[in-house]
Amino acid sequence: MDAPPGRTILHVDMDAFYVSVELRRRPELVGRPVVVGGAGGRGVVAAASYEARRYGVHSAMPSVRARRLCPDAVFLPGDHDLYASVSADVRAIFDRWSPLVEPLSLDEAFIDVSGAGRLFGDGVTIAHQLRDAVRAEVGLGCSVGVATNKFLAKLASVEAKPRAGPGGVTPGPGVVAVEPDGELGFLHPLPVQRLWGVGPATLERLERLGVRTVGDLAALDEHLVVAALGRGVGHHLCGLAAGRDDRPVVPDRRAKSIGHEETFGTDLHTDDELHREVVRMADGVASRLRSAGVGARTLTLKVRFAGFRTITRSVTGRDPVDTGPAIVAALDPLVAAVDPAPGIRLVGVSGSNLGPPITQLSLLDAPADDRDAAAAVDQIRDRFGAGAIGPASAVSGRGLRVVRRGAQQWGPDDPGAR
DNA sequence: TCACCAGTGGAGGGTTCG
DNA sequence: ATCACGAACCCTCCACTG
Repeated sequence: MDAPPGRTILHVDMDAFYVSVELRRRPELVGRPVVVGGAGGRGVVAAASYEARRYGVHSAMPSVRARRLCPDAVFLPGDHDLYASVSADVRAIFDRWSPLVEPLSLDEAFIDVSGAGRLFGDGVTIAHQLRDAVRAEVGLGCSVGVATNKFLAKLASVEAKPRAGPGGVTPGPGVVAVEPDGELGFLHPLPVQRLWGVGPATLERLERLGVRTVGDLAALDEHLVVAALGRGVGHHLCGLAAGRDDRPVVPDRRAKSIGHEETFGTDLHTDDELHREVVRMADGVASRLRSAGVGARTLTLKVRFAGFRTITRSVTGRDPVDTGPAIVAALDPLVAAVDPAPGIRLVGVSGSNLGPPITQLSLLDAPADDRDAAAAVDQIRDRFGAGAIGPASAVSGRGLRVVRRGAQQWGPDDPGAR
């Protein structure tokens, strides 16, 4: 059998993306430790500049700790809309080299350039062109990994990144390629946690098998790994350890679920409070479903109790729904079965099993009034912002101010996260 | 009618990643 | 012993269908 013709995959990772976007409009902060997110008391760090990383600050760190590690850092609130729009600009640049662009998040993407060689040169050449274009046109730095598959390309881009140590910030090479004949030499010395899908739980199980490096894993019999980790994960990981990864680059991935969840500053204890929060989140989810032009057949209620025990309860209906009242109606029996007495610290609502929303048939489940009202709500939000209108039960006591927190990004009490 | 099998889809819990 | 939120995926169990 002939080996399949090799692919050329790029993984592009923007350098300290959120922070770098902020520095574009706050150039006076360049060179200083800057942290985005965690401006409130209980938030977490969304991004840290390399100067801040020198002090050990990193993303997902509670902002309290970040402040202790680096008291001089400038903390900025996040501006998700701005990052999304810059991300779209960057994406438009990628599109020039290949139609096969798969964004992983706002600041990362895979690009399959296997078919672009004729036009633009080999992977490393394209990687440099692309980096230069992003730098010149958007004013941001990025690091690029080049390899024959997604997984190796992603590992390579990490090697391409700038490094922040106690001594200072050293620029990275910017582009790192893993050559086909050097794949295992690159891969096998790495700690096994670097494999995609190895988190704390899986690491624990692998360590019990005596596995510490990717090479250790590659030396094991796949049956043994499958017995320890399950069929899907075991097979997947053994493939990766051998440098195999056939996953295609898929442009235009469609969301499979849309949801909101929120941890409260103080726990809920009554049915009333619980119901009110469910209504509020159902409304937010419905709004997003409509703007995505889909409805959800499956609705899931998530509740985390004070003791951290978390439950999910779901129902699947016949037709996809996309209005707040329809979601609340579906969830109602599930909500009624939850006892809030022990204290509830988090409530979440999400919709999955997405499909085209029912519009004509909706007369059965959602009165036409519902849909008219929902459309009006969408228009008001378009014009005046997400907080301009919400369900009456989410209105807080005096002053009729709508408390709509479903849109926050980086934790409770984070005023910057809108 | 029974036993078995494969496939599908729902439900609930868990893990991982960014 | 926790640290938020949003999403994808996985595993297991179970019911139904043919």
